[in-house]
Amino acid sequence: MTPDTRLSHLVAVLKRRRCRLTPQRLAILRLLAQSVGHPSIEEIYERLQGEFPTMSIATIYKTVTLLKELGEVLELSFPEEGVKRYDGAKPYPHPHLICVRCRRILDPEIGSLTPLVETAGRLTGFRILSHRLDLYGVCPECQAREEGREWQAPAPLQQGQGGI
Amino acid sequence: MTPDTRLSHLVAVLKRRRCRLTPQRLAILRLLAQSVGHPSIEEIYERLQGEFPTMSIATIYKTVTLLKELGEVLELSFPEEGVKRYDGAKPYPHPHLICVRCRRILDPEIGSLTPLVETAGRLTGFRILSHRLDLYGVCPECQAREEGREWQAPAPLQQGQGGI
DNA sequence: CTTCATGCAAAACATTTGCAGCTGG
DNA sequence: CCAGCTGCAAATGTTTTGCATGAAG
Repeated sequence: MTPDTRLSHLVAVLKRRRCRLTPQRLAILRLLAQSVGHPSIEEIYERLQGEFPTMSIATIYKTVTLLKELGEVLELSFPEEGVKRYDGAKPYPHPHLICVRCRRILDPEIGSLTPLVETAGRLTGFRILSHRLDLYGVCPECQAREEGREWQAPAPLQQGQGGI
Repeated sequence: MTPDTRLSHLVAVLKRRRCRLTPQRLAILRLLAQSVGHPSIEEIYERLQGEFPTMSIATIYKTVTLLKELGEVLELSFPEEGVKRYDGAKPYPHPHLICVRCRRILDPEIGSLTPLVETAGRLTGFRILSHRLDLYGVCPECQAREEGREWQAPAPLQQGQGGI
């Protein structure tokens, strides 16, 4: 699903709920529909400063909370940095890969967790509703950078984002 | 590993580091060595009010932070309740099963995540260091309670903790 | 026009920090 | 003794809330 399609969907959802589409809201939706880097409230605020210099951070909190309640945004808390990050592109549970050095967040294409989750449900009698899997590590770029310090001649940076 | 063994280990770790074993600290260690229900700071504070009515909550924060830095306590943030919970019994990454109704936390005995984690590492080039898997659902007891509301005659509560 | 969103400021909240005094070893 | 811990209070940083103004529909 492209960011544009996703944006249209978010707009449609708000319209159906008879929520107002103010310019501020639309801009927030646009950022969340892409969710590049899984932005925090603060980051959304900063990225929109140019377009809306007077916008209050409370407005962003309120819009994000609204979308969260509608199930259209995934909230990811990162206590290490004391912030919550948001994914409006894929609002359903999916694994995240977090670089502990540069704090980049990737969506790795690993197999479904469904079998694992079903097993856990059977064993414990729980009715499983949701899940969260975070993998913490060092991304290829940061690994190269660290090796560079020790060895002086680092391996060339890999292209792309390290995904396949 | 029994709670007593775990407590001895924690005491030994602090001694090795030449940290002082005050009565307050020992009491905190005792609670964390069991970590029944994965207590929050506030819960540790309340449970120790009887024994140490004048103890400051800052003392608990400081001791828990110390143990966290020594790798002897696992910190689990739960933004939904706005608290962090602690596991001093199993300070290494392991899956958690959280009841969204009664907030109980269990350690399900599901298979290792290692293959999954290794796959993700290979596919993305990340050096994986750690992970966190939380499964959210409704525990057997809360399921029975909910059915009871609709049907009037609930199935008998299951014994044990729902685990196997 | 009416309702709802905005923006500001104050409040709420968990957590951290500074520091004087106490105490474990 | 005296380094390091305790307890209190103040500070911090994020998130929430109340309310008057303003704009969407």
